Amino acid sequence: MSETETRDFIRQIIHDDLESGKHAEIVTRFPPEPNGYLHVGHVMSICLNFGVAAETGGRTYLRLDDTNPGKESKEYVDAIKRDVHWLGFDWEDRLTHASDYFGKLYESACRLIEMGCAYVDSLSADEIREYRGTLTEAGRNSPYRNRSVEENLDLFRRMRAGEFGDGEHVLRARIDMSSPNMNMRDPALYRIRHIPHQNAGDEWCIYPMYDFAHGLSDAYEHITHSLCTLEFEDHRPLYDWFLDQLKPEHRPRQIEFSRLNLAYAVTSKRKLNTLVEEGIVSGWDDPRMPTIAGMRRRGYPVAALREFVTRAGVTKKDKLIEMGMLENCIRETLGEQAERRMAVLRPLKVILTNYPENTVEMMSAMNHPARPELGTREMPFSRELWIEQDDFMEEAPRKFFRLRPGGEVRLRFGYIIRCDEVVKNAAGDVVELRCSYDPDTRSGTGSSNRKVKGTIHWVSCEHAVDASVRLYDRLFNEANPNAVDDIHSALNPKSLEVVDGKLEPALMELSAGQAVQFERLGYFCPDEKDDSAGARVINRIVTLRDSWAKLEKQAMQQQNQVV
RNA sequence: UGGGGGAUCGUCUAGCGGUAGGACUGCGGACUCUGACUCCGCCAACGGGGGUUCGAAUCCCUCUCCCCCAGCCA
Repeated sequence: MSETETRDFIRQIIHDDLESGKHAEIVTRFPPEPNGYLHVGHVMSICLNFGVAAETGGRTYLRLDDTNPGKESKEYVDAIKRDVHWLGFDWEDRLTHASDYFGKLYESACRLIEMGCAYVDSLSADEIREYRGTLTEAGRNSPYRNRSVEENLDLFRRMRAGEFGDGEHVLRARIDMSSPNMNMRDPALYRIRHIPHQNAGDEWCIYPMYDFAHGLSDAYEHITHSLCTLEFEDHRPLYDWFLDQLKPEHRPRQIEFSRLNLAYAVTSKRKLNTLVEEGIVSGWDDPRMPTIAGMRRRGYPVAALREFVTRAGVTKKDKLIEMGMLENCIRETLGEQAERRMAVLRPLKVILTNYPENTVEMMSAMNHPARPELGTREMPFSRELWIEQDDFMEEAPRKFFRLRPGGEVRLRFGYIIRCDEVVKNAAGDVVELRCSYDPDTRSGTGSSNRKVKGTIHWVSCEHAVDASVRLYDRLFNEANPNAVDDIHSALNPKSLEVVDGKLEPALMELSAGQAVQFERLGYFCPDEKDDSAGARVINRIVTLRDSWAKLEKQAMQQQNQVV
């Protein structure tokens, strides 16, 4: 009964179109405008467009929708190509630009004029806005609406020839100024822009609008299903209008689905831009950014991202997905893939008073608890060690089973130790622990069966590798920062914390982007830009789930309620 | 107030006239040389009101709420 496979509504449509013979092959396109970096929302669109085609043996175009020069650049084009590739998709020879079709588009516009379906308007932008009317009032016809075909053709040719300045004229479709759909009130088709184009260079000084270029580009590429987000829903009548008038050989169908919004993250291009321009983040690829470049640098695995958008699903309902969903996908893939290592982020020194000086033992540590085939590594153990400050509490609650004065704890892959003495500085801070180890409890030896409740991680002081470790948290405190006018008020001031950590020597070998689990802490990888052999710079990808932290938090809240 | 869409556990999502299911989260427990992982269990939803029907999340009517549209942006 549960065997019936379930498809989202778009895959259902595509399945039906294939089954009915309406299409023999599915052709889709991913059409970003190269005016910014791709973000988590685009991951959804990329996976959908490339996914449905791949699943049905079809093809997908990567089309740069570059109809508005001045906002677009080569930098963004390159970033888009890099990001789509990184996600694991291949457009082969199907990299196109809307600008590749400027010639055909121009001819189509002329045909529209000849058919009496388009005219050159000489109203100013402000006047056009006034004439358009409002949501509840019909618009008025422009005084230029009834120019003759000859005059329109002449004017349009002269627009193209560069005889007019920016804004002097615009080519408009002649549809219906009283349409309840604002998009049908004689939308602009072409505007004059005397600026060079990132792909077409100086060839043009008039540029087509999205609505005119998009559907026709789809037709030229024989796109069968043109998938876009919900806000284009009421552009569909216009999309279809152009196809109805110009009757291209292939007729694409536009289908809309809802955007993917991630809680506590912005995907508005304008807001992303603000973050970059004001230096709130270090760039488009700052590891806190929800851009694909940022997530890649942060260390999010591709498989996790793809799984995430699959779980999010394809529907028409507005979504605001919890971070936890993404984090779960990341932990799931990394938990299986990432080798384990040890690192101390906030070091506290431990001296084993009964351990011989100038002695080093090599402890064998498993690289993955569930995958013995990944082998082991040797960890040097000596008299002076770093442990995590959090793993010691002078006055510990009953449930705390790490180290406390007089208490015992196991050092992972090492010995059981007892805390004998707490050393403090003048300010009263704990600066050192003097402990004794139990020689009979060495990990893996026959006599090591004695159990203690807690196990903590450690690094030998003498052998430790210094590292600057970047701990990231959400960029915003507001669940939906997209909806906030001033993002500054929504920023999380603690989105980045940098600590000086101590790494086990094996971490010397880590290569850029290679993710490992620091046991009991989380998943980490070297920063692809700032890390170097001489100075380790490590990003925290995501923490481990931490039920102790949760308990602590609850206890804290209860305490606050009592007080 | 015009037009276009959308409402199912806290969050995603399945359902297509026949027992409202899954994932994430949350809660409880088992296990543990990672308070991780894994395993077990639990909480939790059809926006409201009418109808049709033996039977409605599903069909009809109605109300409510949410999102999008007044760029020479995409």
